[in-house]
Amino acid sequence: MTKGKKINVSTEEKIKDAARKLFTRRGYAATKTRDIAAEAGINLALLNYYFRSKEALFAIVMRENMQHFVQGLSVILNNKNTSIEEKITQLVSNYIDMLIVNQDMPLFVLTVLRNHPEKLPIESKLQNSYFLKQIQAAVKAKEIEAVHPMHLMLNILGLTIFPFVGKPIFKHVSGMEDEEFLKMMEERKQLIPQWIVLMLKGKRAY
Amino acid sequence: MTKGKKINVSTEEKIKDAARKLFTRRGYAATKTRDIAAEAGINLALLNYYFRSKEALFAIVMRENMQHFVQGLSVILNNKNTSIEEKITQLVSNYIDMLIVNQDMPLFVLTVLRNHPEKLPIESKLQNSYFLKQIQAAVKAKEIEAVHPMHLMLNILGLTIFPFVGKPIFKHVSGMEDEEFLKMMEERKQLIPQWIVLMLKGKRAY
DNA sequence: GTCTATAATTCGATAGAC
DNA sequence: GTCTATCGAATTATAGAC
Repeated sequence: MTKGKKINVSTEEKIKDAARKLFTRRGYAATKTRDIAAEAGINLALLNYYFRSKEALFAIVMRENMQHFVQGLSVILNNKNTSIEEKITQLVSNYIDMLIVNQDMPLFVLTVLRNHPEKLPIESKLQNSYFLKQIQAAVKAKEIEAVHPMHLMLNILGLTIFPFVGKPIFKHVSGMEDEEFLKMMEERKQLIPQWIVLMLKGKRAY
Repeated sequence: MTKGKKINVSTEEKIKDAARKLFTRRGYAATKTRDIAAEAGINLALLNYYFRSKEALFAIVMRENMQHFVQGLSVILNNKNTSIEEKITQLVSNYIDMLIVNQDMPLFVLTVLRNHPEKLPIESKLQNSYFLKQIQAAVKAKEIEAVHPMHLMLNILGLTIFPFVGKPIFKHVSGMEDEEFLKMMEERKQLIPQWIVLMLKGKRAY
């Protein structure tokens, strides 16, 4: 059993892999069950034999993608043994690693959530997170600028996620190749936490 | 002729408005010509009478959205009479104003560009922009940190655009209402340029 | 210009043979 | 389990009356 190519993948798995790839890249309506079958190298009837319907198959792919999207978020933000800066570093690093592997995922997730925000599988709201308490305490102690925590989250996620959803634009206007893009994303694992800290220190930076 | 509601809009315009709204919100495949006709308050046959096909109508909407997306970019970035900071401030302010009015547009544009990057109507690449020359000069003069200009563009656009594509998430995890969201976006017109300047000043901030 | 009716095609799903 | 063949609904587009 070699590590590389999967050998002897079950038909069910082949269909799910094909569905994940196409649904994630093109969305629900633009993906035809015939395309999924062709991509999986099987017949259309078999898709319904295993998954009953297009909708059921989509639900599986969606749940997986949503899970990926929020995975770790809650754990990292509620860890009582890490500082604000450590949380930010972990968050950014984890996300970038995951986004490199699942480049089409964020646009899929954002598109689904636009019309169905309730699909976001988030239990503990940001409101109750330990991270928020740490921020509020640091503001009170005047260690950081008083910024709306939502600005902070928007900044962390924006700096981290946007390059992946905007990648086609940047390849187009910069002529960048995939290799260089990856190198930049690796750099951002270090840079984004530094930038965020600068923002938090705020005016004292001058 | 009052300023507010359009009175006596031509049928052609009514169809185009309906198409813009639905295509931008749901994408090409998920939008049915019947829905557009219903939204426009006309019959399905009329849609084809005016626009020949769904694809032709979509092409018009897409071109408009793309135009909005890049509008001003080139003009602002190549203005020889404004500083780096002024360019950033203008860029952010213009974009946020536009995004507030066209909240569904960025996700539409990003989705289209993922599969068709060549649809981006950009003439002068970032490579040749006066903005880039200003950055390079400032780096040489040690006025700012040596950062890859692409990081800078990713940061400006990420901080500006991401809140709008991630809005459903943030409404969901924060319980925020539209009014407060708008207030925060107005704040960001001022905050983002400040943050970007802090990033550019870099380590000297400590 | 606008409508009703319908043709032509695509698509999701199932029946039934092997 | 897997396939071929096909049904039925949905969807784009057009013909033709007014």
